[in-house]
Amino acid sequence: MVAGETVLRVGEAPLPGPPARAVRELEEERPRWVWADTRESYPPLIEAGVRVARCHDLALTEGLLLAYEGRHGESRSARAAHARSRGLPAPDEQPSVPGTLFEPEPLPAAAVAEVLAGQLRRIDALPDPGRFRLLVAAESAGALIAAEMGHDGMPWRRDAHDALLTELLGPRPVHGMRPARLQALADEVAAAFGHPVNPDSVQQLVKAFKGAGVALKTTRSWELKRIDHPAVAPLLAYKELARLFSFHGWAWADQWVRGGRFRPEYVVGGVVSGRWATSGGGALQIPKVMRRVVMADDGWTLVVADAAQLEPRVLAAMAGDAGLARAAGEIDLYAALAQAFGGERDHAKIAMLSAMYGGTSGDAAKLLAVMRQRFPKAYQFVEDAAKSGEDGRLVRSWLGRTSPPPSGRWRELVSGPEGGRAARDRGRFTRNFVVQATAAEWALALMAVLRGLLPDPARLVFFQHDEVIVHCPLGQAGEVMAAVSAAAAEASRLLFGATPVRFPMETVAVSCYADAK
DNA sequence: TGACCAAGCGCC
DNA sequence: AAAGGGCGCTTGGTCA
Repeated sequence: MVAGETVLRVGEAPLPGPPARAVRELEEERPRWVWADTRESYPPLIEAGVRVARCHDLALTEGLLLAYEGRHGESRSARAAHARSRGLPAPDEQPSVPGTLFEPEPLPAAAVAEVLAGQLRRIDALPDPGRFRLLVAAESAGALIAAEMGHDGMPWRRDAHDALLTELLGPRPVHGMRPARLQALADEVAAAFGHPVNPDSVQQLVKAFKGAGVALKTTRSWELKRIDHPAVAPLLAYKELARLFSFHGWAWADQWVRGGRFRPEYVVGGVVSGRWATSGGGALQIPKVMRRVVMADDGWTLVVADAAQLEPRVLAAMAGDAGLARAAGEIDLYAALAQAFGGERDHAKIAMLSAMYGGTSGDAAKLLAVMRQRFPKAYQFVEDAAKSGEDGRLVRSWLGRTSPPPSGRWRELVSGPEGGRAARDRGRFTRNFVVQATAAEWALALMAVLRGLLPDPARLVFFQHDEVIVHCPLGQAGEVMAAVSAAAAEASRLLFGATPVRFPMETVAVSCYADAK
């Protein structure tokens, strides 16, 4: 990894100063660029028409290393200090870590080289440096992809979006007003109670239902559905549409859609498990009904690819459970498991999900007993992760991403009268962490490989945990679909080497995202 | 007035 | 579809 490193003098010149021409020339040697923060250094290059193949993101790597060393909070506080120094909002007010990466002034090349050397030394000292290097490479590739997707954007038809909103809500209202359909539903709710009630106010709703002789603890929709009262039906319809209006309505589009593209801000490693988050635009929570406004450009297509049953396959590969791995060699893993569960595919699915998530309800206990007997290594793998969490220890993903340590508050709680509850909660978290974090690593590796295989001008335009969308000319659809398949195979090889577990992708080329499912 | 929390629900 | 873990985002409501 050290060979062929190229250290860029980060941020030496004021923006738009990164020497795009120099980067373009050096890129022919395919170096691994080293910089403090991809989010600062890469967008100006993209803007200048330059894309790089590989990088080492010092900030992301530092976060991974600190977490591994049990200093999870310090990367957050260091990031906060860094953010403040740039005049950005700081996520928390932890005391900052002096020295190292996040100086308010740009790092000179010598400092970049020094920080890099220190990180590489720390990685070399790990029990499995090869895996951690893969994690660092994948995380850094993710940073490149996130910046590029933020620039390229996902096709988003504003005319179709407006038509959909108008169909569901009525025409766009003037600022501060409810759309006609929402107002009509609010009026129906009020009429059902016989007096005005703000359907957005939990307090008012609980009070109104109480006045009507209905005792409610919450106004969650599943609880409302069990109630027989004329206000329920319009209220449920109101809640659903109000959410569309305020979360993904016209104002949202004004802010996030420009030039026919939706450009969210992805946050690589924004979730402790390594999943991505967004810091705006809500890209990871777009309602399914909105998928019909995501349409390929004329003459282009959307290749939508989804990893099928990713998490149980990851568990099978990690645990080295021969029986589960054999089932995970099939396209429908749960169907392959059904035989072990009395021929019931659904029972197999509940057993697997309960094992990975710590479920206890319904038939879970009985089905888990079957799993323990038939797939002992897979069962033990997640049980061990749960036990580690309950004991306050750290757990790690396959490549070494590490869970945060328990808080001081948790340690107090766990030795108190309600300690069992706190311990079990953390056990569920760590049980899920090892699977979810490794699934996130696999997905990251898939994207990194896929990015390198895509023919120009095909572009990755969307990523959501285990699903990617590529926007490409119609004539490239076949090549892109083959690239997805090859990338999945390569991601599996990179993480797990020779394994009987398969990681099939469900891939389709469509002109509209809504047609993908 | 702004900061902050809780509720609720969208996605995986 | 359920079950669970993980998030982001908006609103109403409280408090300084």
